[in-house]
Amino acid sequence: MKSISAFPTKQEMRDHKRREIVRCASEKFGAEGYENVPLDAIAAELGVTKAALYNYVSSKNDLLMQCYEVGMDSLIAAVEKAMDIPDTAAERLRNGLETYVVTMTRKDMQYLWNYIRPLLSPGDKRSVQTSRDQIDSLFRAVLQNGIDDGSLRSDLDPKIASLVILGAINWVGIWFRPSGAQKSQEIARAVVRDALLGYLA
Amino acid sequence: MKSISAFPTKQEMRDHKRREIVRCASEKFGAEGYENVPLDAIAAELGVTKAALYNYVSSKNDLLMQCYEVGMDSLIAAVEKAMDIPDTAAERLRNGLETYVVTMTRKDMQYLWNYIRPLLSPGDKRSVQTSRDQIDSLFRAVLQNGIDDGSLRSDLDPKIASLVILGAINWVGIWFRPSGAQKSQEIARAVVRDALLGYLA
DNA sequence: CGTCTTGGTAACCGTCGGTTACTAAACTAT
DNA sequence: ATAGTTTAGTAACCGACGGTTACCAAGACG
Repeated sequence: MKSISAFPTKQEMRDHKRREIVRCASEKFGAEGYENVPLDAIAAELGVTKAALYNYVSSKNDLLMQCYEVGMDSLIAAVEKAMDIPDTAAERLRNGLETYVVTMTRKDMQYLWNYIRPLLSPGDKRSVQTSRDQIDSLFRAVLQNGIDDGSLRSDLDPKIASLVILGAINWVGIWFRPSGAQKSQEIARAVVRDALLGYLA
Repeated sequence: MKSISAFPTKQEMRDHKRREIVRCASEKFGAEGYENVPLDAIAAELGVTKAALYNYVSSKNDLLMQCYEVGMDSLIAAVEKAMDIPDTAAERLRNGLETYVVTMTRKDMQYLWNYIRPLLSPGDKRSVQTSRDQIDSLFRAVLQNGIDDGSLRSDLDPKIASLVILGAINWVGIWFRPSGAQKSQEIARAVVRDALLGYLA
């Protein structure tokens, strides 16, 4: 067993604190919105002063980016796992998309797509775009598999198709409110079914 | 001819000034982003002080909302006009959706979906939701027409279908950059074609 | 034991949304 | 005409918040 908790090194402490800041910020941003969470609030919750945060993040925007990256990484991991099943590409795609929707409708993920894009400084766009491209190419690859194995229409344009499909399911993440009558799993199934309707062979 | 310009009444002057503020703000928000446009900048461009603006809008957020409403009204009008053609419901829907995409990819409309949703205070949600519902029910009605006149599949769920279709085409407005190689008209056609693919009879 | 690094605090600054006290012009009633 | 009132605007200010700076206390280390 790694002796992290027993004898944490300096570096491990630093990393742990940084992650703790990101986790706390993530929670508060998701619950109250980026604009409405002063750094003082995050600092207070962690029992330090605002200035202390600047030892770990370079700006409030940077903190938001770190939240984004953590969220996206877990999203990508979840989708990859969901698509790692032995079945047709169409089925793997369906499974990945449903997981995508369910994950994105989780409360702690809601703010990602909603809050981040508008607040990007030009420099940040690259890293955000990277995560997005990762997701995009993930799905696009499976689309291509589907064309190859015959489970999807052979005449579809993977570029347009991924745009349309991702649009449809991202929309759920944007407007879905957990208060609604339907569970996110049911909505995911229904939406993904419709989104794929025109592409199945 | 109405004598508006000749002898503008008090009320007409007020209205005109308010519209002028909204137009100017809309332009600057679209070009530089809501966050990066201080009220002083808008006031300066209009040759008044910031405090003067507060005779016409109740807050910066309120100003944003007014921009939103003006934009949405013109969007709705454009879509309604595009769907007012003698053809099958499916064709009318296709035409309305293409107009929707083309309009939303116009530079002065880009910021609407991008900036507004994240900045909503709970009270604003209602008015935004109203505009959205208007668009939504517009399309949903035509979807129903399509089921009735046989140009769309009879087994589709209008609620889910409108969610999926609107998601797909709103996504274009979010990520489309005019710098790209393709013209928005071509993208609109391709995306709408794919978005409707699974619903045509 | 002096010295240096690290992680933190208190106090401050500049920007910006929003408010207040006041003024000058314009409309209204006698 | 003139006194009272409403309107549209200004200048000056406030408070919140992101970000910075000067300083300090507590180990790490030779």
